[in-house]
Amino acid sequence: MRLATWNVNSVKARLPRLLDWLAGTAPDVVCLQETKCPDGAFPVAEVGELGYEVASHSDGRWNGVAILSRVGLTDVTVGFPGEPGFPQPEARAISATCAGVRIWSVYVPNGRAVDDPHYAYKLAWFAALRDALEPEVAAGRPVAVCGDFNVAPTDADVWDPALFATSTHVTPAERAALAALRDLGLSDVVPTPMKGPHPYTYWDYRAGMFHQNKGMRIDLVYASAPLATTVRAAYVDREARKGKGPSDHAPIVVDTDPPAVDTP
DNA sequence: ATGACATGGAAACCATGA
Repeated sequence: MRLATWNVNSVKARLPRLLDWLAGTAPDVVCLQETKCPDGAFPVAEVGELGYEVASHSDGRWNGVAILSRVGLTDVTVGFPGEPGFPQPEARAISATCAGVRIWSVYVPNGRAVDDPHYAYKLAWFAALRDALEPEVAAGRPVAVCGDFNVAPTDADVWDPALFATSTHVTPAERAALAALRDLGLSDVVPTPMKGPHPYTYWDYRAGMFHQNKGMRIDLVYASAPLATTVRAAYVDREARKGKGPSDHAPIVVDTDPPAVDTP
């Protein structure tokens, strides 16, 4: 199975690039974030022509997550039990079963600033996600939690840790939230950077940050043991961040061989 | 660097992003 995750920063604005990328990369399952796509406006027909089914969860103007699959897409769940809101739950999580793997596409709240209510929301959201994942992982299922986690796991995942010393994305509490997910039995599938030493997945649009490779690794793939043990390769597709009109995030592509499932 | 871009919806600016 070729599994990918990509914060596209508007599926509508990115559609030509998304379609080219799907055709060239040929992933079996794709988790998208920040689709920013109103309900009913997802380009289902366009990706359908490439053989993908779609499950999407929309918010209107902000957020938005989706799963594309060409290997089956069943048992779709939007959000999760106990999901916190701001104040109402937002379109930040969707899960489905694809070829026997439980796939999650998540867009973790940004947090904005450490003293902002949005930061407490972020931590609460992480805690509720952990509780929702616990039974699936404990049951020994192949699970992949993919998306924009809005946390850099280590200082090596930030181009200049000193600049972020008082910011979100690097605080001990946010990193502890990631650790709590790993403690369930999820492994961080660290991708190959393809260029430079750091597998960054996000570069600010401004000030030539991508050109200077001043980025962050905040998009992650967390895999349960039955899946993680079969990972053959993973990479950051930084080519997709180049050129005119890119997202500010690059996709992560993971090649894995999940356990075979009995087909009914 | 309290900036820089980019997006969508509303309105010819603003909230949001990280």
